[in-house]
Amino acid sequence: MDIKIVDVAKIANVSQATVSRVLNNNPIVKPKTRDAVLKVIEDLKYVPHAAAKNLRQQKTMTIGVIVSDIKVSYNADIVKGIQNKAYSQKYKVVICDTQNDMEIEREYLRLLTDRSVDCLILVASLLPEKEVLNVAERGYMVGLVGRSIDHENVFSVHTDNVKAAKEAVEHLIAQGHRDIVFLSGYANAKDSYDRLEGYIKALGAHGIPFRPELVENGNFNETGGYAAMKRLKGKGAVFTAIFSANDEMALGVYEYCNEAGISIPSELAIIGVDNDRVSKYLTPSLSTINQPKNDMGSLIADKLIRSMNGVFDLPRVSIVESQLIVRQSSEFNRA
Amino acid sequence: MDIKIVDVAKIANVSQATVSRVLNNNPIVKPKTRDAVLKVIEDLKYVPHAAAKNLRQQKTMTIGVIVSDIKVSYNADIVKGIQNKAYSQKYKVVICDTQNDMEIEREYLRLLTDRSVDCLILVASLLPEKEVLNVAERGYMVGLVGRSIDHENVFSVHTDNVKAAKEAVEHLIAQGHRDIVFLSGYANAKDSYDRLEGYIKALGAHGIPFRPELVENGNFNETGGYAAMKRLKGKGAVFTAIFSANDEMALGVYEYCNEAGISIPSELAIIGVDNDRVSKYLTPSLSTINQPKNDMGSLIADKLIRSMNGVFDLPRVSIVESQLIVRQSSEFNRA
DNA sequence: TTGTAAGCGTTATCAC
DNA sequence: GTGATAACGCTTACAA
Repeated sequence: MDIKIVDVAKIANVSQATVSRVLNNNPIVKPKTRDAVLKVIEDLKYVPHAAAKNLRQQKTMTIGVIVSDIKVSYNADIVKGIQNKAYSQKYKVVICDTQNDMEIEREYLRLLTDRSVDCLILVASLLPEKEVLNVAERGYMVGLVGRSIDHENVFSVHTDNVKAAKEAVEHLIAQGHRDIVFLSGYANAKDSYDRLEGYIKALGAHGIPFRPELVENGNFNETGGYAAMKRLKGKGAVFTAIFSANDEMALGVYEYCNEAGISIPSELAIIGVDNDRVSKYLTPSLSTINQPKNDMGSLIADKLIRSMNGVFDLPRVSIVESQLIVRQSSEFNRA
Repeated sequence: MDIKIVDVAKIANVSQATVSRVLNNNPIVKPKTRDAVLKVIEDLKYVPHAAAKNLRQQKTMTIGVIVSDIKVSYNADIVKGIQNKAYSQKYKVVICDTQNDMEIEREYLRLLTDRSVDCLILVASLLPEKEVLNVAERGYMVGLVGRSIDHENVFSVHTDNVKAAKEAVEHLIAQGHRDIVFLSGYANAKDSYDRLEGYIKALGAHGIPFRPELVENGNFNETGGYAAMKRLKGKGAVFTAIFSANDEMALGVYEYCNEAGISIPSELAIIGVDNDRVSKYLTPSLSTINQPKNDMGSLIADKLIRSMNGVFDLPRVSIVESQLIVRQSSEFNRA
């Protein structure tokens, strides 16, 4: 510790400049001096001081990631994708977990915009568009996963939620279902809203009238799914299938059915979204919609890195393909 | 962007020093000037430059966390505990996911020891003791979760794996089992080894001879558990229960049993370790040993932060209590 | 109570 | 090819 470039320079009998050149692989330095310097660096276990370097170069080679909940496997996969790409390009990653609290998200955003990161990625962000734009306006490149905002400094990647939802609901319809519940997430979540749209489109395409009483909110979490189920039954709703806007809520439905003695899929079919890690381990295994999470993470990181390095013709928005995974929970043909 | 302390100073008609004092809540500055400066800071949306501050103060208020796999819910919970404590103390957290690759772990360790973090936490580290000591020797405070090393700069937190394993195996014995398999993790993992010791102790305490042929390695992962099961059956081993050194391997056992038509728990009882998120959703639900993961994370972060702030009488090693969770997979009394 | 100026450890621009 | 030195933006003695 505490050994710096000047120490190396002295011992190696060269100037600081030369040591710096060696450190940065500047080909101009003579192989012989280079080796000598490297030897001293090795001996002294010298490591350049990050802050000094950052200050001088006005960059940190760090990407800040703000994520709603790293425990949700969907988010974890995206973060992994980001990390893989980042590390392969010599970038570090700072992760902030907001625990689904918008106030905390706001605080982290403030914390990270002190130039301690070169750019930002928001995964499943809850922040109002205005605040995100604010950051972009201040000069930060921002990456968005799962939503999109139009600004020259903002990139985004998401799937076509309308299309995916439509496909899922049509799968249920193909199994003979006509009374299908839609379990929605947060009211202000764009993806939940899009999935609702897909649901409605699927019904329409098959001449099934949309019945608002079959839409319930489950807040994207397990207890919310359970409660929604309870409300549905409480008001005497009749239905044979559920399209849940994510897998978490489906867990609550499973629990309810377990307690109420409702058999899945013979009495109630269900399909979720996200392909959460647990879904394939459930009994019956849960049908779901998979998104290429890793690719999405690595794609957004790649765009940001490229754009920071002067590439300017990148598309602002990327829409990737999701994929329906049919498992046991929706495999029961009523026809 | 690009607005700095001198700009604020000029507009507020004070010196840089005064602005700095305001920023750092130095009570010596007169309330009136303070307010004036704050106003300008607000107007200009000035944010101090992290690297400059870090360089000057020789610290970054950042904790580096190196974790074997953030997707494993055990690790994610620990990281959450670290983050909560860290953020409450104004520290940031950098997370590096090594994907269980020792080479990558080594690389991240190198990457983080450029003073871009103030201290380091290794979660489920695979690195040889020597390399960890190396870092501690260079002056870094190191926190270890799940293992421990003796050095004045190293703190650690883990559970008493021997005791917990013994308790789990005794639970199986109490259900009437005598032919109990032990599924081990990596050969060099201290916790796996300790769990083996607890297993042996439990057998001994109940007069059951230890039979090496009932110990199989499953490498701490799902496919390893499946393969181990296959090997056991292949060599004609007879057993009625399994103690798996983690829940992941138990998943592989479930899969094998499912294919082979072996009923859990009536034909084969099983108990794991970690209380992975999926374990309670399995059918039958998996008995396991829970560790206070959040607390462990926050405890280790707390120790490091305290010790960096000059507290010196902290215990180097903390052992926390784990807890047996009996679920369906081990609830079948053979007696 | 406020201002002046040195210094944190690099890198980059000049000379040589 | 190499060396001297200014500059990055902040904090903190020390002066005033």
